Order: sequence, then structure tokens, then C-alpha cells
Amino acid sequence: MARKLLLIDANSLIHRAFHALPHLSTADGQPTNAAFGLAQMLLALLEEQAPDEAVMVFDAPGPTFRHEMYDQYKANRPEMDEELVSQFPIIRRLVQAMGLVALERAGYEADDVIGALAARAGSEGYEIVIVTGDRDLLQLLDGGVQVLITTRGTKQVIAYDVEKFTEQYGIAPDQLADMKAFAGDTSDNIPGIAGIGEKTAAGLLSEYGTVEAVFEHADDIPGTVRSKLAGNEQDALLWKRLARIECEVPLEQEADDLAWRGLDAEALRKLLAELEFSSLLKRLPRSEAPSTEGAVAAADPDSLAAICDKARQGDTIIVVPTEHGGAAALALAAGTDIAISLILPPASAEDARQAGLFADEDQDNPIPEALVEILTDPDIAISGCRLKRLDHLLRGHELAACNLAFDAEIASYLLAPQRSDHGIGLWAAQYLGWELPESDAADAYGMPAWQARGCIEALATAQLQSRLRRDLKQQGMLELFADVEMPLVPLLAKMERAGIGVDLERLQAAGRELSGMMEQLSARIFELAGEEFNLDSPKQVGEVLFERLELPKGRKTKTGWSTAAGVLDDLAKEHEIVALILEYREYAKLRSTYVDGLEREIDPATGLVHTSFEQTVTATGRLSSRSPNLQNIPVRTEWGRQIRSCFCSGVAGYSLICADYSQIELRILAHLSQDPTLLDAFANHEDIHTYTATLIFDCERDEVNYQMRSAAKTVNYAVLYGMGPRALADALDMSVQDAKEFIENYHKRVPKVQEFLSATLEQARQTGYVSTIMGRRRPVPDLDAANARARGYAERAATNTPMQGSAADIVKLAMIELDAALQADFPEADMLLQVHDEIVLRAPAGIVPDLAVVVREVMESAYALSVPLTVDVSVGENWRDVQPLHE
DNA sequence: AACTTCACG
DNA sequence: ACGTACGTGAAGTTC
Repeated sequence: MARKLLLIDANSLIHRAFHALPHLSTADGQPTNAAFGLAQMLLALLEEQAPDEAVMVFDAPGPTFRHEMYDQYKANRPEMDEELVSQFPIIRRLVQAMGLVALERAGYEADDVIGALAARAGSEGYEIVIVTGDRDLLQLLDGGVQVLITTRGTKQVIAYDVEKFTEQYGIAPDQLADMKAFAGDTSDNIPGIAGIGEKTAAGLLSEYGTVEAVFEHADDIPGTVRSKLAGNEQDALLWKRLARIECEVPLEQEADDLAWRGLDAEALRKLLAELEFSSLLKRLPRSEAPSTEGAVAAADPDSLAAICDKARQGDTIIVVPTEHGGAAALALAAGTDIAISLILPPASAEDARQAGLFADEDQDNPIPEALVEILTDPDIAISGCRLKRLDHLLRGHELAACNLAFDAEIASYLLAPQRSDHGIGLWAAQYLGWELPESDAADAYGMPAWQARGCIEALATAQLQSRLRRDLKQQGMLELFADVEMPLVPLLAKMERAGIGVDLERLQAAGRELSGMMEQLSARIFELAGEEFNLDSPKQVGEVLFERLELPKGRKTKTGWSTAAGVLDDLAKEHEIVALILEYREYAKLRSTYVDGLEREIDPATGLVHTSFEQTVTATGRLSSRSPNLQNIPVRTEWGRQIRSCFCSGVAGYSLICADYSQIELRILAHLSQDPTLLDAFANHEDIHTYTATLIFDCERDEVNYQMRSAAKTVNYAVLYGMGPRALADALDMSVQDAKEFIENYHKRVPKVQEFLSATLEQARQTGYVSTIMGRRRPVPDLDAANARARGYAERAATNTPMQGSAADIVKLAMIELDAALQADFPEADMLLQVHDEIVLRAPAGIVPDLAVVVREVMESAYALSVPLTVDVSVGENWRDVQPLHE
């Protein structure tokens, strides 16, 4: 089969891409649309054509022989846009990474070089494919030549061969220059002969063949056309020479080897990553990463020493903990070249058993001293992933990592808080084209896959760290990262280790009582229903209520009629079974989630439960808690509080201390909106809900009763969350009309609040994100969604986030400052929990009064708003019975 | 795995 | 007419 040569008209495609694509740029402002479009075209082309040889032919800068012939040649071309000029260096690198030869020839245009190459290759029997956006090149069509013209932006091409050309233009390809001699070409500023267009020209050329022949036979040509031609022979011949591609270009040696070397996957990946072309990266064939031989290795004394040396020199080390079935290892790197995996000795007999080792097997295999010194050196910054886990692992060996400076997952979280996964592997896939080995895969890189995976994560962190840092800085979040989120890492680890006490016997007693009540309730419910059914199945409950008992149906869910508490509340008056079901539900929830669930989490040796605080989950900046979730321990009902009373300090002689911010989100609203009425109310330490009641009911403070205050509280939160009148009506059990009036009244009296909320939305629409007082961002892309439901959701999220997120910022900062204060003055005290606006501690009963004062002071002064922050501190033996402490 | 419900701030 | 306030995690059922 004939060898195939691909000739690419570089400048033509670049211009096409530049004008077809909207503005694109990297995070640091480098325009990239032309490079992106070109890369897209080239990747598709190379894949489809699979040429043996391929050349990108550029227009050389400066004048060409055509300018010497005609000084107006292409004189109507505007100067190249600076935005395009700046992309040429990138494009040159792109071409190289794609393994393409780049050619240009001073004094000639790319067309001529292409013509010369095509002529040479044609004589050697090549199959030739020319790609361009410029129809001039169609004149090179020939038996062995195909021309692809880009069209419709960058995505499609029209393929021309001689036949198709002749059919469309009515002339032969080599008559195209003759055609332009008559009809002109506005894009090259060739005027042609006035009054002769493509139709007339095609007629003349099909009759006589060439410009020269037409003038030879001028006498045979009918009147009007002849008169237009008259005296224009020299011009026409000049236009023809301008339009004709010059195939006699002296080619230099560099044109001798045009072989396409294939994509340089490594270089291309790096470049596409740098240009942030993640969609193109995905199209590249995946590679196991990194491809460099020897980049991943098991730790041996020499490689470990080398990494420790390098870490000391650079004052930084990359550490990624990895675990598998009870065994643990640290992946270590000190640069982008190599990562090693160091198996950790089991910290406990239990770990050893799980990992299949005997407890004493690894006793003479401690963590190497040189590494210990590095990890505990405050002057050496530790980067990596899962650093909270690292902190736990090292603590298991009585080591305290000193300087946890950069956790890539936390950086990822700040940059894209809406993502559900912040593993560095995703960034590596997106920006490096790397694929992580699956943990449960067989060996990779000559070691168990779970260890290799950690090594790749370490190398990815090494590669991506500067980029993540740069993005954080560019988005104004470096301080939040370095001063809030990173210092929180070891603190959360410490809180998790501290654990909170749970009184198992008390919990089990509550469980027994709940079970007894559930049994009685279900018996009565089945009696009323006339059949037994699964009370835990919403579907079956629905069938009983809405079909068997024919109670009125309320809301619909995706799968049937809702039996949620809100619906059943309205149904309670219809049938006595409903209240019983609700009561059963309350107990079932408490028993399954809180009695049984919690019991499984208690460490039998200590009576403590250790939650895990997640720092990279919520869209707003809050923490979350899981395994178990200690941020949703019941408090609202009597039986719920019974559960709560099982939580205690867990240490004899120690009390629980709860410190919670009073209405922190409303205070932030006052601060952000600067509404004078709200500012005043908080400055005067008014009860804000009572105060709001005076606003919406238009009355005096002493006229506000409990119901009014409660309604006002709901209104306050309604504002915070962007609640509509319908939902407020539901919440307050009133008419939609009344609810509407409440909201209107509120906004009338506190006008700046609405102003602020609208301004937040407007800004979010402009920038695509909302921010908190410490610069945390949440992208809200759906604000312009066509779907009204999605849009409404985005709007409410956007208005709520500044308050919820700023509160999260403040509480995190307070935790860090409180931790410092505890270390300095109350080393016996432990921080145990954070519940969004509350911090729970334990301390020896004797120091509680002094400690409480400090806790309050630190929390109240953690961040200066335009209104005072106030903190209520209460103390007790269990989480239910804590009593307020007065100063 | 998706859905429903419900515990918290 | 429709879905119904923001942010979570866990348990149980059902497909």
C-alpha cells in the first residue's frame, strides 16, 4: 500500500480554531482557544488518518515573493490579534509533542511549501492528504491527492478529490488560479477583472482552458465579456501568478525526514495538563503512571537515606499513608522523581494479628530514626494526602508529626468543594493522565498494589502541589488553607483520639424501654389496621394508610405517596393509627440509629466512642462527622434527650463543657448586610427572636408572647435559608397569604437584609460563586439553569452559604485558638466535639470554672464582626444535663 | 444502589 | 400544577 503523507496548513487551522472557539484561558490568564481547537483537530486527524509521514507547514513571517510581485497582496489582512500571537509558542510545543515535523520557508507561504512537498511525494507514489481551511489549496488536487477543508468550526472536514471539485466548481483543479485571475479573491486582496465573476470565468475556462488561451481567443468572445477583458491581459496574468501555488520551492534537508513519530504521550500529557485541557487528556490513551522506570520502589536503606537527605535539603517531604487489611505503609517522596513505600511496624497486637504477623515479629523493625527526625522536625514541611490519618498512624507509634503543611485533598476541597471525591488520583487523572493502580489489584511496580498506589499518590502530590497552591493563591484562599484548614488537621485527629464517653448500661436500658414501647405500639397499630405489616417500610405504611384505611393522600414521592412526618402530622386528626405510627417511628429511629448503632461504636476497653471528623465533605465549609455521626445526637424530644444523657466525659472526675455560639448565622447576616436595625439589636444584646417578633407583628417587646417569638424565630431562619411563603405557611401552620405578609413585614423593617441577599445573588450570577468572610468559595453553576427547580435550589444555596459558611470559618478558627489556649494553660482539658456552632470539651471538675471563662473569651473574640459574638457555656456530668454557667 | 425517612445545626 | 428552606449521615426497605 502506498505510504500516506499528511500535509497540514498550520496557520490556516490555527486561525480557524481561534475564530471558531470562544475565549479560553488557563487559570493564570494565558489564552488557549486556538491551541485547544488545534489540538482537538490534530488528535482527531492523526487518529483517523494514521499517516506514515506528517508535516505542520507554517507561514514564515515576513514578505513573500508575491509581495514583490504585487505590493497590495493580502494588504487587507488585519494585524494578528495579540491573543492569538501569544498562543504560538504553545502551539509549537503542541506540534512537537504530537510528534509532527514543523516546516516553514522564508519568502514563501505555507501553500507553496505544501505544493512542493505534494509534488515531490506524488512523484514518489505517495497517497497525499492536505488539511486546510483555505480553498486555494484545492488547486493541488490530483489523482493521488485529497484535500480536507475544515468547516463548521473545528469539528468537521469536507473531503475533496478531483471529481468532487470538478462537480462543484465546473473546472479542473489546476484551473483554480485561472479562475481567481478573472474572478479575484477578496481574502488575498486579488481584485480580478471587474465585472467577471466565478460563473463567467468558469464558462471561459471550460471553453479555452487557461487565462492565456482566453486572451489568445479574445476575438471569439461575445461583446460584453470581451469589452471587460479588453486591456486587462497583463493584470490577469499577474493575478494568476499570485493565485497559483508555487511548487518549485527549494526544500532544505529538514524536509527529508517527515516520518510521523507518533504522539509523545508523556510530553503531550504534561502539556495538555499545563494548558488545563482536561477533556483532551481524557481522550489520550491511559497509561499506568508514571511510566518512568524505577520511579516507584519498596523502601530500602539506600533509597530511604536518599529521600531523607533530599527532604532535609529542601525542608520538605511528601508523605502519604496507605493501609490494607490491618497493614500500613508510608509512601515517601522528596521530589517528582521517585517515591518509595515503607511498611510500618504494627502499632498494636490487634494490627499485627490483622496483618497476619505475630506481635513481636517486627519489634526490631521500628520506624527508621532518620525519618522520625524529619517527621518530627518543625522546620520540615510535610505535604501529602490524608494527613489526619498520618497523624493517627504516627501517634500509634508515639510520634507526633510536627508540621503538617499541605494536604492535597484539602486543597482540592477548597478549590472544588462540591466534588464528592477529593483523592489526588482524580487530579492526577485529569491533569497528568495518570491512572492509579486499584488497591485490591495484584502487584504493581513490583510491590503490592495498595503500596504502589500510595507511591503514585505521593508522586502526584509532588507534581501537582505547586499548581494547587497557585490556584489557592489566585483564588484568595491560601490564608484560609494555611491558617485555618491545615492547622485543623492535627486538632481533629486529637479530638478523634480523645473520644467521648457513652454510658453503655444506661444506653442499653433506654434500648430496652424503647423496644417495649415499640412492641406495644405495633400490636395496637396492627389491631387498628386489621393486618400485620412491616412498620419500617414506608411503602407498606402507605398501603395501609392510603388504600386499606383510605386516608387522604398528601405529597407524592418518586415511588408513591409520602408517609413522612409532615404528611402524617396533618393526617393525625383523621385516624388514631396515625399518631401511633408517628410515635413508633420516633422510637424505631432512636433504637436503631442511636441505641444499636452507637453501641457498636463503643470501644469496650475504654467506654469511649471515636467519631471521624470529615474536613472535605460539605459544600459550605462545615465539618461533618461519621462512624458514628456525633453531630446529630437527639435533643428535641424527651426520649431523644434520654439518649443524649448517655454521653458523658468518659473519664472519672471529668465533666463535660459545652460552649455554643448564640445565633451565629443571624449575627453574620447582620454583619454582612450592615442593616442598622439588626446591628443595633445585637449591639444592645436584645433577644433577636423577640426583637424580630416586634418587627413582624408591629408591636412592643413586652407584648411578644411565646408563640409570637417562636413564629419570629421561624421567620428569621426562613430568611436565612431563602424559604418561600408556602413553606413558611406550612411551618407556622397559617395561610400562605399571612406568611407572605410576615416576610414582607420583615423585609420592610429590615430592608438591608433583602438588599444584601439580592446583591449576593447578583454577584454570584456574575462570578459563578459565592464567598464567606474568610474567602472560602462555593461555585453555584445552576443560577442560570433553564430548569426552574434547579435554579431555585441554586439561588437558595447561594444566599445561604455566606452565612452558613462564614459561621463554619469562625468556629474552625475558634477551635484552633482554643486548642492553643488549652495547650498553654489547661493541658488536662480535651476538646471532644464540634457541632457546627458548639464545641464540647471535657476537663477535671476542679478547673472547670476557670476553663469556662477562657473558652468563652477565646470563642467570642475569635473573629471581630460588626456585632458582638456571644457564647453560652454550660457544664455537667452528661450531655443532657449540662447547666448554664453564669459569670 | 437508590429511595425514604429522620436525627442534628 | 408542582415541589416546597440550607447543610449533613445513618438506617431500613426495595429493586
